[in-house]
Amino acid sequence: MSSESLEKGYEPSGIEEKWYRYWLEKGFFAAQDKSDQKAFSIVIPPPNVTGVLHMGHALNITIQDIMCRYRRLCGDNVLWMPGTDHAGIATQNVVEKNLANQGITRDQLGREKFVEAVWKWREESGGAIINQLKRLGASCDWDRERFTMDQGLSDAVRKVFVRLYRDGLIYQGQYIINWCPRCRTALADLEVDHEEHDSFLYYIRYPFEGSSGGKEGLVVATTRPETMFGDTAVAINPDDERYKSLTETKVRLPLTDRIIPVIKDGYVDTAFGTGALKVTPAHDPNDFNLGETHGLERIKVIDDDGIMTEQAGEKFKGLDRFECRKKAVKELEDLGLIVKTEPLKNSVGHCYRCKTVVEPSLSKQWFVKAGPLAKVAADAVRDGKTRIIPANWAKTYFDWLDNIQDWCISRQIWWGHRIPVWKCLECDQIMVEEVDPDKCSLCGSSDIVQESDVLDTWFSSALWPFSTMGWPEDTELLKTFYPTNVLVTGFDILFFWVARMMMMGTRFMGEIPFKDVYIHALVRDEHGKKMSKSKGNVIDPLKVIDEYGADAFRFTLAVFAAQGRDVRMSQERVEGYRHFVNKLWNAARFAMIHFKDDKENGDGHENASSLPANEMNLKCQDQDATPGGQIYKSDGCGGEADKIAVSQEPDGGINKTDSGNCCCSADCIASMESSCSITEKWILSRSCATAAAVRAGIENYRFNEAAGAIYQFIWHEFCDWYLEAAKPALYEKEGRARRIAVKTVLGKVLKDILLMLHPFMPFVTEEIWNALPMVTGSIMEARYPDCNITGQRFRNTDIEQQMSFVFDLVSSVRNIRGEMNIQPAMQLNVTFCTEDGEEQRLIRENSGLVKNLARLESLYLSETDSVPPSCATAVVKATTIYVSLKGVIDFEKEEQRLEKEIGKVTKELISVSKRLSNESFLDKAPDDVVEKVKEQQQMLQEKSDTLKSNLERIKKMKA
RNA sequence: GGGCGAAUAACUCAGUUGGUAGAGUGCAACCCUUACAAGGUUGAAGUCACAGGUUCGAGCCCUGUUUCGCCCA
Repeated sequence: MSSESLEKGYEPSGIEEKWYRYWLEKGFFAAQDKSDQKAFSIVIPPPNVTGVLHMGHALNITIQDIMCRYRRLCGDNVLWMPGTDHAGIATQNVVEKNLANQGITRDQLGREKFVEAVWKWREESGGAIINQLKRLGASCDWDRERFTMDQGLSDAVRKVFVRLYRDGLIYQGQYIINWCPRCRTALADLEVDHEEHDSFLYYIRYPFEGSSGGKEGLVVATTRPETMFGDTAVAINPDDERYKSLTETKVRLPLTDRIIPVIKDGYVDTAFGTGALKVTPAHDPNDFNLGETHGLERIKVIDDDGIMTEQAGEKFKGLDRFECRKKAVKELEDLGLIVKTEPLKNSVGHCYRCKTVVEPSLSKQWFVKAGPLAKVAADAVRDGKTRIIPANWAKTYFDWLDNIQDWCISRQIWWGHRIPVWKCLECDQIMVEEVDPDKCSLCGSSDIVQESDVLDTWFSSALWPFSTMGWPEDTELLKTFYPTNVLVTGFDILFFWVARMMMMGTRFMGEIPFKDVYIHALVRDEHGKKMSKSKGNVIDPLKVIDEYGADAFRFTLAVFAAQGRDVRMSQERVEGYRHFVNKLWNAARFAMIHFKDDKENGDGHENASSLPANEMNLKCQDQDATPGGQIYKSDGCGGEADKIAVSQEPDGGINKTDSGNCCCSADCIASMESSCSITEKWILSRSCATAAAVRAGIENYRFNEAAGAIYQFIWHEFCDWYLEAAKPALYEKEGRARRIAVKTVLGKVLKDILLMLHPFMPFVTEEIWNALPMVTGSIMEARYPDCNITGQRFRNTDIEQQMSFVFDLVSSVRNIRGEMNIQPAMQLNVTFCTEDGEEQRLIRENSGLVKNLARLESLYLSETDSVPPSCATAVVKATTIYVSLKGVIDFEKEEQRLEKEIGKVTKELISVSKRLSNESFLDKAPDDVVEKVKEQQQMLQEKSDTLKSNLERIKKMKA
């Protein structure tokens, strides 16, 4: 396949792989540790090593890639740091499951062998998601890929643990934590998902100590009767009227022989149940707190597997906790102690990894004292050191940090960073060390053991922005790229990860980890539902890429990534943007036909024309061997230096511009300005405006606006109007100078389009770029169209307004054609009447253009209102358009058309006039607004008058 | 229970200091016009959820209501 003749339809497969490989070979994604260029850095939110690419990743990666590619086009030294996290629980679960298939448990294997098995798994199938990110076109600096279990990152973890411990910010203690009986580990509060469940509220009578049956006692309400064996009190609110006269101080715990006290505490909610609360300090966090203040005993009745302990008594021990609930209720019913049962919706915690119902349980764990760290992290945002975008997420961030609970960081699993704490079995000395000790620091005994727990995965993820750059070493990379410019992530890990990175970054680097946090939307299905395997509404990004191409997919994500809104993804959307890719492709094909025309036409400048043709042939041949290989490396035409490569070319002194295949720089165009028509000036101006809009969109995280701007420009300005307008000149119907000028402008605008679009659609833009004869090298080496200094000189809003008048003339004629059902093949005769000198000039100068685009046989310009017979009419500004329809006019239809138009104008006119007759409007509204409305009124009035007189004329002719 | 957000054309969504509503898709009609039928031209279509308020003027600001979604407890 040669790029010389682009295929009729764009086929992404093959092309994407080709360019991705090429970029990697060329090292275009590599960051410089040290450079004079401006630095720009992002660390990737490390995907879970067990993960597979889903829509959330796709959006996240696409946004980051857009920013990184854009910054490279701006000439920045870009670091996009990739990697994965070791996902302790999830990974251990996966490997355990694999072992289970072979009939092996991890205990049979032993810790060391098991960890080896996990590493082996990670080598074989752990990095799958990394290759999937590459399919998207992610331009990460892959040579720097990191993993949270790497040596360097593990060193960082250990150092941080030891320092926090010595600073008194890490401690070990007996507290209620969330226990997953299936994973057999503690979980942090955040790792518990709460779900509404239909359950029952059981009202159970606890008889008074001295009572002999009957109805005496306190009735407690609970959703968890199985925990009653661990009750060590019943609590009531001292202000509760119902219990004001209560004299009993003890109750008998049913199904046991225990007597427990009645305590009073303002914590008890009088509105819930009966106002009497059973207190189970070992199995409920709030009860635990009550137990602390009242010095209650803690009795654990559910073990680490979710099975009832001996404490539950002979009848119940060994039962599963839910079985026990049923049995206990049955027994209580038999004893007549269940007063009533009512249905209740309550929120039940589940393990976020395996969905098992979490058991709040008393346990000895390691915690991070989060308060002091959280304050600094919150202040960094309050002080504006870090911006959260969109800003409303800052509130959520503050709410969490300001009410933060201590963070349980120990996990009873084997896969992860083992806690660097040792205990001497001789003297009980505790050692917390960066380097493994071999003997007790106190008594010198070598009988020491290391803590068996590992750290929460998020503990290591929290260090990601600096641990990946080499911390604790003081590396060049850190100096150049820390703090990073922006963190891009979904709000679902705002607490898990963002807040914790802020805590650790400020603590250990003394500086925030990122200047901006951009929180993007969640991707949902087309009906707004969260995608999940169980719902079966998951769309696989890889299948989407296979079917529509990565470019179309990425563009779709960008278009729908409006701030603060969820993205609803559906295949049809992607299909729509595949059409857009194809549109661009065909526009480029069209341009290519004209760029290479010289060779085939042999237009009398053999020497001149043979060079670019040869150049292209060489490039194309070469491309088959190594994609985008470069024969000529001329800096002049690379992009940034908008310079003409004239005298540098060894082509016998013949100016490349003469051939028509110059480098299409801004200077080239300036040199042939006299041959440019208003249409060329217009498209150059619009191209400038679009480049600025795309730049602003990307820099302000308004990716949908950037994508929208370029879509609109390419399709509806460049393709719909400019290419159509340029055709006569390109086919040399307006002379040679015109053809060369138009070709040059076409080349310049196409180049700029590719550059603006490249961050969104890297593959197709590179493919087209390499087919262009006027550039060398990769599009990744070029510079973004300069829209602030030299490039901006093409911006001309006067020209834009003039052109919009001309286009309106064309549209009006087309409208008449459409509404009157006149065949496209029929050539029309049109007269434009206007007394406005400027409008006359524009019509005169663009008569060829209008004739061509509106398909006119003849075009007349009349300075006075001379009405041709039998015609349909339209009004644009001060110009009346008469479309002669001698013999074919349908008076009825024309009458209806004019009436409809008059109706529209009248409606507007009424609203405008109403405002102008309102004195307080004239009085209080700003002058420029009033002036604008007045102008509007005048314009509408004139239009209305003209339309009405035309309607009268038609009515007369009809009669 | 606390917090956040959404409600705009048939559908999905834009709408950045308040100036009188836009796009894509879909729909209808016509057209294979020398890049593209994955296309072109034209057209129809909205009480901006509801009720108040501020203002000369509200899709936008304020208050309340309804419906839906999410987060936290």
